[in-house]
Amino acid sequence: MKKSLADKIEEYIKVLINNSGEEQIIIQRIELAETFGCVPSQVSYVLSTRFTNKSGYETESRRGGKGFVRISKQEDLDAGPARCSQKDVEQYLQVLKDEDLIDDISFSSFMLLIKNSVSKTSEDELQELLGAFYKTINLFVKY
Amino acid sequence: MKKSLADKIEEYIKVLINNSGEEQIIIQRIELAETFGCVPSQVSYVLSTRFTNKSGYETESRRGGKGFVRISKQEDLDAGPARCSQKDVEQYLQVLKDEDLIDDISFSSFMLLIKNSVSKTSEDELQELLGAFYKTINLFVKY
DNA sequence: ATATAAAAGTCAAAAAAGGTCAAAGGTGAT
DNA sequence: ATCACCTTTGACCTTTTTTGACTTTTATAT
Repeated sequence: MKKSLADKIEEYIKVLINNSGEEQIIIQRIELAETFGCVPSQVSYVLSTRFTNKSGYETESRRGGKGFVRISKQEDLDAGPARCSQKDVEQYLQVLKDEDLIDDISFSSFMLLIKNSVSKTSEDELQELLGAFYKTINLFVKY
Repeated sequence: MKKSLADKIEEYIKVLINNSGEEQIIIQRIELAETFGCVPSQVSYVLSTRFTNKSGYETESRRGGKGFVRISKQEDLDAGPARCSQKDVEQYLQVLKDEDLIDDISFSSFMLLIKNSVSKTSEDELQELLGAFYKTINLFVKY
C-alpha cells in the first residue's frame, strides 16, 4: 500500500511519542506542516482522524503566539479486576503497605480517595470505580 | 512546549514566590519588564491572565513613585475545592506536571483515575468526587 | 500648594498561532 | 465508468500573545 501524506505524518507523530519516553508530546502545527511541506490543516486532519479518543489519544491545544498541540496517549490499565468491593481494594492496599510495596503517602492518599468516593457514588457504579482504583494503585507499587 | 514570553514571566514570578518562603512577593512592573526586555503592559497581561483570583492569586498595586505590585497566593486554595469540574482537575494536574511538581507516574495515574471515574459516576455526584481527587493530588505535590 | 516625574493601568491594534469547513482531487471496489 | 470514501488544499474564523499609545495615580521637590 502506498502511504499517503496523512499516514506518514501519523507515523512520525507516533515515533515522536515513543522516543519521548513519556506518553505525551507537544508539537507546533505549523512546524510539523513545514516539515512535511503541507498546509497546517493537513496536520489537523491527521489529528482528528488518527489521534482520536476512540483510538486512545487525546489532544489539547493553545492558539496564538507560541501556540502548541499536546498529544497524549491514554495508557491502558491491565492488572487488577474490572470491578471489586470496597473491602477488596482496601485490603489490597493494606497488604501492599504491610509488605512495604507502597509508600506511606500513597497508602493514605488512596485510602482517603476510596473513602471519599464511596460515600459519593451510586451503589451501582461504585464497584467499577473501585476496580479502577485497584488498577491505578498497582501503578504505584514499588519493585 | 515552546514557552511564550508570558509563560516565562509566569514561571519566573512563581519561582520568586516559592523562593521567598512566603506566600507573597512584591515586584516593580517596570523592573520585571526590563528583566525580560519587554513592555510593562506585558507584565500586566501576565498578571491578569495567570494570577487571577480563580487561579488562587490576588494582586494589589500602587502607582507613582515607589510604585509596586504585590502578588499573593491564597493559602486557602492549597486544600483544594470541595467541588470542581473534570476540566479543572485535569488542568490542575497538567500544571503540576508542567511545573515539575509531580512525578510522571503520579501524573498519569491520577489522570487515569479521573478519566476512569468520570464515566462511572452519576453526574450529580461527580463534582464532589473530583474535588476529593483534587485534594488528594495535592498530597503528592513535591516541594 | 503645585509641578514634575515616576510608576502602574487600560485598551485597542497587530501578530502569531491553531480550528473549521467545504471544495477539489485521488483511489479502490463493483 | 461510477460510486463511495478518504485526502489534500485553501479561504476564513477564533483565540492568545505582544506592543504601544494614552491615562491615572502617587511621591517628592520646589
